[in-house]
Parts: sequence; structure tokens; C-alpha cells
Amino acid sequence: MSSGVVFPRTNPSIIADDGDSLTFCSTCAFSQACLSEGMDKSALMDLHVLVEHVGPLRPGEHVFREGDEFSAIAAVRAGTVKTYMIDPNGHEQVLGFHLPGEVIGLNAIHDDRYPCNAVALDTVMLCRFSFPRIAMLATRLPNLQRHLFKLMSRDIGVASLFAGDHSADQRMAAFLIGLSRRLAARGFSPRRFQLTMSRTDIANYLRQAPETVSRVLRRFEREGLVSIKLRDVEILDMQRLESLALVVLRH
Amino acid sequence: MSSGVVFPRTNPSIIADDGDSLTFCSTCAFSQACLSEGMDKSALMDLHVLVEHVGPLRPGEHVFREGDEFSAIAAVRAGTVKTYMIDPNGHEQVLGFHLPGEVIGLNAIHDDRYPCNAVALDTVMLCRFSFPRIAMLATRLPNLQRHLFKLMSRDIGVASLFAGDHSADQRMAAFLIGLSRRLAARGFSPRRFQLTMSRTDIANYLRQAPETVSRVLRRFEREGLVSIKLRDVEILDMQRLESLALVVLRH
DNA sequence: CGCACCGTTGAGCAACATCAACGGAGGTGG
DNA sequence: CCACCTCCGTTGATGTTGCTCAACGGTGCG
Repeated sequence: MSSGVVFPRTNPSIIADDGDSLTFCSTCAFSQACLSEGMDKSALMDLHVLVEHVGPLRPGEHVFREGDEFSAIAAVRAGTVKTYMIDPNGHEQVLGFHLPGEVIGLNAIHDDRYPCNAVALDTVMLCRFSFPRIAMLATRLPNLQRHLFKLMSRDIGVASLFAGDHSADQRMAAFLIGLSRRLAARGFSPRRFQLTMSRTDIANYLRQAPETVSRVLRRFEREGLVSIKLRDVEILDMQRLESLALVVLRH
Repeated sequence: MSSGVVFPRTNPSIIADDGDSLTFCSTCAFSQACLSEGMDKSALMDLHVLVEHVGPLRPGEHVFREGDEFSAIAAVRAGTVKTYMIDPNGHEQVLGFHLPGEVIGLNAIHDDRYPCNAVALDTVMLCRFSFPRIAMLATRLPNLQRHLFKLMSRDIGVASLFAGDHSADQRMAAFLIGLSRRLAARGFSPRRFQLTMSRTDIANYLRQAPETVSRVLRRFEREGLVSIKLRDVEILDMQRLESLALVVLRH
């Protein structure tokens, strides 16, 4: 099980209250990103006061549910959140997996209700931002507004990536490379990580049968692309995997 | 090569001054929507001065191209705009068809470049909004900010609708019902309309082969769901078509 | 008139889903 | 600690949707 580097266990104390309010949420990439967008200290203080730390959530606990009234967006600080919808036939459609530093709930603004469910896959910590208040703040802080615009704009693009019509191999490669890059962006190892979701979840996300997911992964292993022991993944041939994923991810 | 085509300014008269500033852009649903969001007259005036009317564009003329520097979003006033990307293998991926009242370019904010191409399918008229300026204005007009947030939030959801794994029939039904509703929302007939795009475009959008599109449409016709003569569509059995589309559209 | 493109139709095929069965891991209660 | 159970992941056999390849009629245009 404990085969070296894995998901968010490297995260020591979450609220490292070192006395400096600017770094109080240093593990919350939302604040970090705002800083890098050029937001100044006092602005970050304003942002700081309307944040609400949530968690830890246990696997299976929901952050919000489809139809709930929209009130807040949330930044994942630790763990993985799965967003999904249940279609009229009762089948689950996974919309995405959200890693530390990523923001959920942006798709709920439009009709003031969450259009999907969000559930913790492992132990999850969140920063919750009241949306009316962060929007109000954004009118005073152009850089915050800019950051929110960018976040939403990005989500539009991400949603259409996996909408393409690609082979099972390409989709799986893109899934693995996508995870790898997003983890790397947060300081985790891009080569070794743990899948926090079941094969069924992956299958629902990639619009495939769980059996197909299993078969593709095993073939990737036979071909020397990856090494997979249950939920522990090691990428062995990043280049070939990336070239497979290229058609889906576009770079 | 890609930069020559951005927003041709064939119509330098920015303000069609008919005397009443509130209706100057009455065909531009963007302003209308802003009004309905509670924006007042003077706010609309502010919006009004930074709009730039573009067009008419001829079929095949591009509004922007993939990789172009992002500078503006645009609201379609008349005609249909197709957004698409060319994947590394040279295959076209249609992202969407944009009807009067809809806004394009929102997915370009994230990395300051348009991630896709936008081309006129018929004669197209646009309202162009400099994004830096409209964003600036949005800090002063909370209702405008709110409207922009909503537009983007909606696009996130729309992008994931067709990402699901559905049958050819369901996708086609959803496509037709979607068009019907969006046209109805702009005052056009929901039962009879013209397809402004080719079968190949539809196929690329629905991730199917053109042959499949053709076959499904013909079968819909045999089953009495629709009547189709080349690009003229008449929906005969809205209910059955909607029930087919339900799984995709979710309501 | 000739050409190019669009839409349609048919035949064969391939990718992936479905159905079925089984081994292993982890959790629970005795 | 063991017995049991359930869920997860894997593997094999079979089925079916929709793609590919091919051919053809219609329409618009130079």
C-alpha cells in the first residue's frame, strides 16, 4: 500500500498559523493565485476575512448537492472532490475531479443552484467563499475580478477537452497526464501518485465501461507506459503517454 | 498568417443613432439582458459607448482565429457563428454554434489568446466589446459584473452537456431541441427553422460521422418526428423529440 | 458544361459495451 | 483470530452501435 509518494499526505499542518495573516492560508492556492495576479497585501486581507475553512470532510461526505441553492464557491485545500450528476435514468455522470488548488461551484452561478453534486473522495479540506461577498469584493479589487474571470474561462475550456471524440487509449492517457500535470503544479510528484477514485469513477468520467478502463490500464502496463498496483500509479514513459494524450489535451 | 482577420471593421459607424440611446442596440441581446439584470439607463449608456458594431461578415469570414491575442468578446446580433478547433491530426472539432444574443470569446480570457476559431456560417452581425474596458466598467456596475459571471458560468455547463456518452439519436434530438429553444428565446419559431450549418458541421459537433447524421435525420423523418428538406427543419412531434433529448439536456 | 461539394444510401468492420464469472482486499462481527 | 460478506478490479466471450469505405444523385458555381 504505502509505496512511496502518494496524494495529499505530505501536507503537514493545514492551518499553519504562524502569526502572519498573509500566509495563514498559504496552502490555499486561491489566495496564492490572487497574490500572483498582482493583488496587494491589504486586498488579500479583505479576501482573508470572508474565507471560511471547512473540513475535514470524510470520504462520501458531500460538499453540495444538485439543486441546492447556490451561495458559495470553494477552493480545495487538500484531498479530492468529485463532481457528478445523476441522469434521468439514474446513471452517474462524473464531471470532474478537483485537486488541491482548484475551485468548485463556478458552474452554479448561472441559475443560482448547483447543477451537480460534489463529494469528497478522501479526506478533504476546503476554503469556502460566499459568492455574493466575493463578487462584491471583486468590484473593489480588479485583480480579484480578473482572477475569477480567468478561473471561469478556464473551466469552459477544460469542459470541452474531454468532449472530443477520442479513443479509449487517448482518453486514458489524457486523464493520467492531466492528473500528473495538475499534481506537479501543486508540488507533488508528476511520476508517482495515487488514484483517489475508483475504476468506476474513472470510467464514468471518461464515458467508458469500467471493464474498458481496466483493460486499457493493463495494456498500458504491458506496453511499459505505466506501472499500476491497484490505485498506485507510476508513469514510466512520460513521453509516449504524452504523445498519446496530445490529441485530447492539445499541448 | 493568423492575425489578419481579427474583427474586420467593415462598419465604422459605431452608434446607429436613432435618437433613443436605449434602443440603439435593440437587436443586441447583450444590452437587453443587462437591462433585465436590473441595470439602469445611465449604466447602459456607459456600456453603450464601448460597443463596436462589426459586420456584416460573409459566410466563411473569421471573427477570430486560434492563437490570436485576446482583446474582445462579441455578442452575435444576426446570423450564426461556428467555433471550432483543428486537432493535431488536422481534424476539425466543432465547439458550438452561436445564435443571435449569444456571446463568444469568453473562453479566451484564461490565457489571453483565443483557444479556437470563430467563423461566420451566414451573414453575421456582431457587437464587439473590448474586454479590458468592459471588465473595468464591470467594477463600477455590479449588475454588469454579475451578468458576465452568469454568462461564463452558463458556458461551463453547456460545454459539459454534450460531453456525456449518449446515443446518436439522443444527441441529434438534443441538438434540434437545443436549437429550437434558443431560437424561440429570441422570438423565432421553435417549430420551423433553417440549419445554417452543413451536415459535416453537425457531425463534428455531435462527434459523429456525417453519414450517421444523415441516417438519423432520415429515420427521424420516417418516424414522424421531423420533416427535413435539405436545411429546412420542421419539428412535427416536439414531445417525443424532447423526451429523446431529455437524457442529454436534463430538462 | 464540368467541377466541387453536399447529402444520401449500402456493405462490412472495428471499437467498445454488455454479460458473466472470479480472485483479492478490506471491513465487520463472532 | 477467523469466517463471512461486500465491493472492487480483472478477465473472457459475445453483441451492437456507429465508423469506414464506396458509390451515386443533386445543387450551385465558374
